[in-house]
Amino acid sequence: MPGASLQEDLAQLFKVLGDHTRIRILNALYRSELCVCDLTSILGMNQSAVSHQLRVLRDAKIVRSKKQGKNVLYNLDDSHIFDLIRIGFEHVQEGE
Amino acid sequence: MPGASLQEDLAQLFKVLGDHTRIRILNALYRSELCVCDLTSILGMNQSAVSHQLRVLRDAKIVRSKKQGKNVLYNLDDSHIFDLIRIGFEHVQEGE
DNA sequence: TCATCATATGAACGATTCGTCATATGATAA
DNA sequence: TTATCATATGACGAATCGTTCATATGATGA
Repeated sequence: MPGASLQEDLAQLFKVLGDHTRIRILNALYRSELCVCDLTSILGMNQSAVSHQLRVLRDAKIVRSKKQGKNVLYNLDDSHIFDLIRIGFEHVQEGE
Repeated sequence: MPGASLQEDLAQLFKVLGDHTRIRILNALYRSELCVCDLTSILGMNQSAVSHQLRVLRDAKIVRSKKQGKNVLYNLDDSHIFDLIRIGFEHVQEGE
């Protein structure tokens, strides 16, 4: 039985994954590293809204960021995140 | 690029996974099939609260249920759900 | 230095969500 | 049938969440 705080962490991880805007961000990052301005135009959203969500994703260790000149580049954090997204998609697809 | 509605479905799947009570339920079901009364005592919660969350999990096709006499038995829906829980735990554990 | 571009952050509003209480449904046993 | 046990559901209140607006930070180039 995993400890109670691990279970809380797991719930928190999924909670952060459980938002349409954040899934769209992760889906874009699934393909390639992108900066905030790329994501802003891909999503067609407010820059502020995108930054807010990126902060949530960073805090949850779902994405990593690194500076490059004026820009900040974002990536999925590790292979677990790729796996969660892929398996999640498989599940919702087969439900159709 | 997965369709917009698939992305919405995926966000919804994770959203339902992203709650402490529901993770505790899923964690218990990861080990074995259980009825509502088992879950109620394992979680130490209101029967009503447990039933409400089981309904959310059922609607999201994360668990399956079957009647057995007076009881209703619950299981994780399929192997994807087992995988998501296992990989999620791996991710939060390695973050420690 | 100053102007500009890219990103981050704080406050606030509207919407959603979880647990509780009360009650309903449905099955078994007497 | 009636009593009882197991489960489900509706309504409500407190808390949480996502977006927007306004503004701040921080780096580049002139």
